[in-house]
Amino acid sequence: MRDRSLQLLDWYDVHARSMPWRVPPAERKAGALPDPYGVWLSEVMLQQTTVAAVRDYWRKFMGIWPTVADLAAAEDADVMAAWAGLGYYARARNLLKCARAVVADHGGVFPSDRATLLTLPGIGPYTASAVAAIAFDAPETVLDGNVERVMARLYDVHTPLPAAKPELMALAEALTPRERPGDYAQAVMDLGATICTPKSPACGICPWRDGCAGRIAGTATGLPRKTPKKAVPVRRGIAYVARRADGAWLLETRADKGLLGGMLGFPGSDWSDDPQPAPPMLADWQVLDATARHTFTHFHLELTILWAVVAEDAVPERGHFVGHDTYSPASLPTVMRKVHDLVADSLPIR
DNA sequence: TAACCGTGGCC
DNA sequence: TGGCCAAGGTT
Repeated sequence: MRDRSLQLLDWYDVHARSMPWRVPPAERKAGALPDPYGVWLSEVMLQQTTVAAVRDYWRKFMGIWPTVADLAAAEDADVMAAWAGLGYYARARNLLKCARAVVADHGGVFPSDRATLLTLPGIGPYTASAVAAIAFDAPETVLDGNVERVMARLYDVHTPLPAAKPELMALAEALTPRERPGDYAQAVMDLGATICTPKSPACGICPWRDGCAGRIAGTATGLPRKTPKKAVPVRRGIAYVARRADGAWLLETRADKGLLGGMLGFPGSDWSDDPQPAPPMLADWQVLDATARHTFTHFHLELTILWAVVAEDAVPERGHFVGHDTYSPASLPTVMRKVHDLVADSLPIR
């Protein structure tokens, strides 16, 4: 078993992917470790999110808030705006909570042990192990989607996810070496991301091909098995886009919890089978001849757009006007940016 | 425990 | 083109 993990480390020494938050294996072997703050930030951003999508966001955040103390001192709205487009916005809210907890409860120094990391907001079983292993070289085992797939194939596990998680975790733990656990964690995930991929695994060039039970049995490509998901329903809603005569846009900060929590958006109705109109102010609302469509994790949304131009002294019942000079569609979640894009060209105001 | 929670790329 | 998928956490 030990030999098998060392084989993977040899492979990683040659094939490690380069990432801005990562310290290459040659430097880690010489004793260098990455900044725990940067590792934690990358791991939170990478939750259910591709490396390609994270790269630029990570650089942006590290540029604006280079230390955990800087992030802890940031304005909530600035962090939410910077996170806009990356999705799963509870991560951004928990990111701030976590940064402030590290400053308030841990002297601004990231804890190095898994158990303490687990007590922090937004850090669950995977992220706690990942930060401990990658930032501190602690002998922890990471179990993410990559590792689940690699283990299911390596040991030909047919139990469907998520029921198979404890079994896959036990297999992954048994394989974790005492030497270079941080590199090993990154190596298994790199293997899953580049060789042992979901659809067409490149078994021919896999460092673990010889002992892979799934490859030998011919079952690898179909693993891991997963319990079927249920179909996603369609919900509908109404979005109201009000422009003031001076060009200002009517926006609303959404409630802190739930879908798009804490994000900026256009006021609107509920999203349901039968949405009830809920205009944010009295105005001559016009129906836009275009529907905004967007798919969330668990439902499709079709948004009818109503727009209006209102006087400069108009006072909304909900939301607040944002001046044309400070308004930035990039700071909106994607569904709201779609609404913006559809309506922007049609309005009689620039 | 299972539902909730985004987005963009891929085939 | 639409379902699948990605370095999951919270409730």
